[in-house]
Amino acid sequence: MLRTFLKKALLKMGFNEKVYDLLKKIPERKLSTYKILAEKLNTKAYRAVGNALNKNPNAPYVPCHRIINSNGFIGGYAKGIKKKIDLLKKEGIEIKNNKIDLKKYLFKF
DNA sequence: CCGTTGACTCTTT
DNA sequence: AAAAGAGCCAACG
Repeated sequence: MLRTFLKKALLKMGFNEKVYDLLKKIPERKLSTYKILAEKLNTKAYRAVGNALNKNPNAPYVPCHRIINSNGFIGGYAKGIKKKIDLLKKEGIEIKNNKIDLKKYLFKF
């Protein structure tokens, strides 16, 4: 189990790793978007970013709930969209009609 | 190995 | 303004 995880982590270390790394830099009360992450990775594969989070091998460790759509809507969450909203609210982020004020909370790397 | 799919976003009807 | 197309890339069958 642990072995499998380590093996994959050491062997892969590509696209996803970078995504998680960026994610970990986002402080509480802050947000970012799929777009920004992709651009940080020097790519336009916004989907691949979402895909990486969906698999989310580091679930509790990486704050993947702090990533939302570029239009300010929530997007999705592997464990349920409600859970995502709860977590965000808990961090002090206000959500109206499943939408977030990006300008207010956006974290700039 | 090729085709599909998806927590996406931008551009063009 | 709303819908469809295009681009991009990892994961899965």
